[in-house]
Amino acid sequence: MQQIIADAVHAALESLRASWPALEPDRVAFTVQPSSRPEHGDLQTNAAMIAAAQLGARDKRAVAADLAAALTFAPGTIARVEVAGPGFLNFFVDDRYYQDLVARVVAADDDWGRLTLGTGQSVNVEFVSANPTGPLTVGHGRNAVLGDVVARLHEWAGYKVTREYYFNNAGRQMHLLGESVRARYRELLGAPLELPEGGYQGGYIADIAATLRAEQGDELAAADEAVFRGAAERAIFAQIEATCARLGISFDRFFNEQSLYDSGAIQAVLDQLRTHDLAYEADGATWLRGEPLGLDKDRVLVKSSGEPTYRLPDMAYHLDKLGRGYETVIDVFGADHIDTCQEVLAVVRALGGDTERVKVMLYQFVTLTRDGQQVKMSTRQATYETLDGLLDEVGADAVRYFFALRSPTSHMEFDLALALRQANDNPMYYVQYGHARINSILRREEAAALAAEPLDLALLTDEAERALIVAVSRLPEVLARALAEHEPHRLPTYAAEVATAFHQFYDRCPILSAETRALARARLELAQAARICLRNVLAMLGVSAPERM
RNA sequence: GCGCCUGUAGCUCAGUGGAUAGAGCAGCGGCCUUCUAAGCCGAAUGUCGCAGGUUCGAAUCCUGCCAGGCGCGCCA
Repeated sequence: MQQIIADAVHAALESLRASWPALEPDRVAFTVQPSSRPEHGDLQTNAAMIAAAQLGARDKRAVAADLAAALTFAPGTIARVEVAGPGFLNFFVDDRYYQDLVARVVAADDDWGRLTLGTGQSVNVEFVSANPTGPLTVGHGRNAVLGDVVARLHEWAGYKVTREYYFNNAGRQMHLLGESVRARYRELLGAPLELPEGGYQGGYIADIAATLRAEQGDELAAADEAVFRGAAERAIFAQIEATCARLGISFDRFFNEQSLYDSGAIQAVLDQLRTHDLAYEADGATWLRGEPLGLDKDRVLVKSSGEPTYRLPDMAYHLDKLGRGYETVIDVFGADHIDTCQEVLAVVRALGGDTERVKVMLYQFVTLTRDGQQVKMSTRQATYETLDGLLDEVGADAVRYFFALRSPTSHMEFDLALALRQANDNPMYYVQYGHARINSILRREEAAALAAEPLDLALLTDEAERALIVAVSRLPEVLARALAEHEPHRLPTYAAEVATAFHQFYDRCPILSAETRALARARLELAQAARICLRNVLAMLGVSAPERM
């Protein structure tokens, strides 16, 4: 409906060009929004006020009246248009449009909400991408959920989606990991504990060492760090994948940074940077020239040890992804990557990469609290909270719903003590309960009998019935906006809106025991549409839609 | 010091330059002989961090300031 009105307004503006020469219809950036109050109709637009400003017209209401007169709608869509307030146009949608929509939703079923705007296009979503140095933390949880929900939203919009995980199993941190495990292993053999400087202290290190001891006995007493590193990597990656699986997440591709060295891609980037005079040698290292790229300072690309910093592979990786032909490449990054991400994209752009296709989804950190006290998260000290632990406490549905619930830019708080009590507090239950309530009606024998009777949706005239249909009708536009803005939280917010409309309808409009059989039949169909809508929203979020609670 | 993010009801947070700023939770008052009360209805709750500016109109845009988070490494 939003689109129908927007198209009509565009057409009306075009038709008014003759009488208003100063008007540039394409530059009238108007919005069509749901009205905030019932007396303002179903939807409203500010188009006349924007146009009036462009025309320099003093009387905005007069412009609005002219625009309203120029609007044309197909029969059975808009019942009437009113000029109101400072120059709004309020649209009152024809009841028939909404009544018919119930049938459309039921017919669409699993496909209600699906869009076609991504048909024929592919998108790559890179997320989680934690190096295998330890179990996933609560912080990774937000990344995982945001990435997977964005991937799901793209699938619902018709895109072909690749879920990708980028990791590095080489370098200093992995070396430290190997040494940490070796130290624990030797401790098990009776040697004094000699953890390396800055080594990993989490309990999982000792667990890996204990497993090695159990499997191989004392044979590794003199083994090289690399042996322990390899074992640790395998164990930790298996755990990371298992944790993701618990969240309903799997990846299509694991991209190893090492492959960029093997293929020569990293050397190629370095060569090109030198060719463009964007790299120079100093102090035994290779530096990136910041100024021509709009960066505040120069950065090291290759350390004096000859080893590249993380930047170079990151640049090669983005060029690789862009070269694979995706229409859109999405990165899900925590707030700590903001600056480096700018550097990488600046270089990619300078080397001819089309960074317009790269969308960076930045999210702020999660503050963990327990019993009112803030919990600090660090992988190297053993003070983090694992995502597995959180899943044990509240379950996958709650983890997904909670992380998807807040805007990525919010510095959200996750209180573990609250999460434990969350059976009563979590807004997810409100939505799931709505779904379960509908199913309990549809399960009844009377419902099956009723469903066979003739359907007359024109009987749906109650305020609560109409409000529920309006809510259900909005799914496609909510999805479109969540996609455009990369804001998954719009879906839980919307789900609550639909659930509220349903609960109000349920309370006010008896279904099976309606005044007449015909009305009962019509309401049953509406309940069916509401069920489909809630189930599909929950599917977009990857949260279960229980039939009983 | 510089960059990015945030500041909205007691708490956690929505809010596309638009009309009287919303939800959940907590608290207060009602509603179960009737399809699931994990629900509904009602009342109450606000210096939209502060101060300027732009605009017909600002929680929203601009500037400055205050507070918190993150970053500014030859770590990733």
